[in-house]
Amino acid sequence: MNNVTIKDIARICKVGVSTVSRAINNDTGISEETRNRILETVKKYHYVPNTSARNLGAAETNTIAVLVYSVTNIFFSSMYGMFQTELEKKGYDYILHSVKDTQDIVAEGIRLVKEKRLKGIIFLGGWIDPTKMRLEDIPVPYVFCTVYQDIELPKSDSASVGIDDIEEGRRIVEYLIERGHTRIAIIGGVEGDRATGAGRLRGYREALEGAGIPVDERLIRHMKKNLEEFTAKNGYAVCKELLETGLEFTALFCVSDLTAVGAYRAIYESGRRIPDDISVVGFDGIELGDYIEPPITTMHQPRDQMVIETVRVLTGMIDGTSRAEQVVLKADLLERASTRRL
Amino acid sequence: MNNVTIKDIARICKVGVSTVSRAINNDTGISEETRNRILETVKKYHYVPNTSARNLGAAETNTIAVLVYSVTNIFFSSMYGMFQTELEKKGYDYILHSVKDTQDIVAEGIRLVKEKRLKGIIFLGGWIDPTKMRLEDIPVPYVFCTVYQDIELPKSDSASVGIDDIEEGRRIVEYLIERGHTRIAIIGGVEGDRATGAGRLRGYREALEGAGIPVDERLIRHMKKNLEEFTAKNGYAVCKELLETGLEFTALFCVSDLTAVGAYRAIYESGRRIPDDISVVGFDGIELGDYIEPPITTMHQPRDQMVIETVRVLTGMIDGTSRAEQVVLKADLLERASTRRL
DNA sequence: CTGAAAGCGCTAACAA
DNA sequence: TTGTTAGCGCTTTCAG
Repeated sequence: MNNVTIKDIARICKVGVSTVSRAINNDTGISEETRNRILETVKKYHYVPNTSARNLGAAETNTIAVLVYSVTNIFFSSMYGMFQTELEKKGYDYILHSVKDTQDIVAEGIRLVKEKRLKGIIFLGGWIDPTKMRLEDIPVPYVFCTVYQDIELPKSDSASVGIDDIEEGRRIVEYLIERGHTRIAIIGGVEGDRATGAGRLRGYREALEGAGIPVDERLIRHMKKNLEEFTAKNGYAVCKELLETGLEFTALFCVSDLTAVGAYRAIYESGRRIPDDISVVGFDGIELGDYIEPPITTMHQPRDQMVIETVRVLTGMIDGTSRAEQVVLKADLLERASTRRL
Repeated sequence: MNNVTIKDIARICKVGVSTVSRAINNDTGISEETRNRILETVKKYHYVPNTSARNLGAAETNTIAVLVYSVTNIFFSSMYGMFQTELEKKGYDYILHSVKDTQDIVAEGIRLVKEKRLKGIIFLGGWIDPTKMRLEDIPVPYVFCTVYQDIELPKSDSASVGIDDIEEGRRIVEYLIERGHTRIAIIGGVEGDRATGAGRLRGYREALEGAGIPVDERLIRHMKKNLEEFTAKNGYAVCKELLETGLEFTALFCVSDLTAVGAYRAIYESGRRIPDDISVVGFDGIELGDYIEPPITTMHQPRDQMVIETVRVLTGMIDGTSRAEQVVLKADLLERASTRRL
């Protein structure tokens, strides 16, 4: 394959390379006629500009990267397509880059910026410790999307889009309380976690305290560290343990829907029924939740809107038309069949 | 951020740029001492080589792209992490690129090769028509992973890794037949589909014919074209229609597990029970299948091994140590609780 | 073992 | 409206 370059096109059209460059970049200052002639030749010879050269030549690229902690997580992966669509709609190149749990996602972002000359970064998922991570060293605009920022820490003024995990966690537990439940168990994130799961757990505590119900620490369970977080497998293992303790409870709050799917199984295996014996609520609102038996009552995160907002905020910052915003979206309580009134 | 470049490092270390280049690339022909000195400076100044420049300077890059049709599909997304791990293990850069249904995935691949100077391509999912798509124009080694090649068409000699959809589809239907089922319905891919779903459907026909059971065309249903393929939503809609026809059947074969999840719901809503009234089998073997109620009997595709084989074949071709292979892996029949003996 | 210098393909002044 | 040319940061001969 002898790659066609801009020079070849220039030679063929008998023009200078810069003219070709103008033509393919939709630049001004070029006659319609020349442009069309060049564009035709481009098509005819299947010419595709080389991105590397472009990035090198230009002072900056047009690339935005989405850095995600767990590529595999169904909640995030359902957002990739939308990010691509939204970003391309605004004329940006898009890179999806996954970061391992062991890596510092911010450091990785900084590295990528240098490596690929990114114009902006979207951090998807995970947890940020603004005191440890060198946020101020990120040399381009960035937005945290569904990233939990520890409320115990000084709040960074970084741009972010997401829901209020505490608030929404509280709401769904209040929903259970309103239906007469007082013995409510929870499967939260891994122990010591200060991320998303922690926020929802905090909401759980607040709801109970607000209703004057004593918090029974034994009903607070954490996902296993040796299993992937937020998976059905993890939810199953934790719920099984919980059931085996023999502790009484009438409702269970799983901080993610997939976790709840695992909990369902453990509950069934123990011979109990949902919602007759135990009411279960989830969190996230993944499509699947409507199909399991029984369909699960959950807090639905407005994923589409999150993507749109994230892209809007980021591109605004890149264009300089807006400053870092903190967008907090509302989640929707989806009432389905996994809970009952006591 | 004043980006540190190779020149800066060279100047600081009082060496030539090529020496720095050798140091960071682990090239031979450089003293240990100089290398260490340079590497330290690199670390100290947070120097990160610019990929674009690297790609331009070098005759070729070290990048392999994974092109996937439906980024969102849970079956594929569960493989991303593994691809990244395997590819990085062998020293390759990794790009995940999603292709819209409307795009010609092969054409997109060719474009990417020119644009990013790829060293190889992995096509993940979808369907290839070797007569229409310009496979021979792909200028780098490539492997089809879980890509179905229409058996009605002249077989391309492209490298591929996957299971035999016909064979495995046949096996799981034979499993049902062995258990006394003769009225077996199927939810296949969309109508006119010649991809994965078509292969499994073919296996279904073969199994019935092999057992001398007449094929009742009314029991063959196709996923809706207006809904995303292989989703619970689609499976639900199709199964619901099927049940409403009033046709008798004792078993149902869903060509993907997620589809089966939707079918479960439709079956429950109709007041029937699984497997008492209807036995259900799925396909793919996603983790979730073990957690739904009842756990689904399914054909498990060896995803991990597929990834490993795909990377092995591709890198072999790139190194020139091996030629295009067609690797056909066996699926595992996972017997669970969604079927019963008649 | 090391350095100088010529590109890689493109963009973006600067001239014409 | 166009062409010329100097880089962008790196790799890679080719000499030393």
